[in-house]
Amino acid sequence: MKHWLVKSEPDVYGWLDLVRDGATRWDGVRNHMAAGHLKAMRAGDPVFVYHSNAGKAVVGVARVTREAYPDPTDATGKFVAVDLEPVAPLPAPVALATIKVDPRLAEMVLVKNSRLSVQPVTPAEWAIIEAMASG
DNA sequence: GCCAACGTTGGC
DNA sequence: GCCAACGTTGGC
Repeated sequence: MKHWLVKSEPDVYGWLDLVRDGATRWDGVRNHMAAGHLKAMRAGDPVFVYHSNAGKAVVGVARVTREAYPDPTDATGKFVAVDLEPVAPLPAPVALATIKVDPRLAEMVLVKNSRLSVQPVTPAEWAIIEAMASG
């Protein structure tokens, strides 16, 4: 089982929207590296939901419910989408600023390649962030 | 609002 | 196939 992180702008589609909807199609990804990560997702994989721009924090955990399939919003047929459902909000959001100052998280993709919208998260990184969220 | 980083596009 | 120009993302 692999761990992941997806980014979204809370003003556009945030954690609360996912909770309200109960499930969503994660589409619109138009970056090949990010698309590669979407294709590597397996049903049941846990996914951190990160709020970019307004927010800048990891706010919740979701789960992959449907593996990669052609993104209906992509006319070229090159890109894929997955389906996600919310699992639980983090007990407390973990801010990007908090992540950046922790030397154990210096290698996180979120820190090193902040523009990548779908990222792998190592088991160690996942555990550290969950611990931070629990205080 | 600015701008650095990055990916993509298009001329050659 | 290279690379300059451009657009977009996202932190600050």
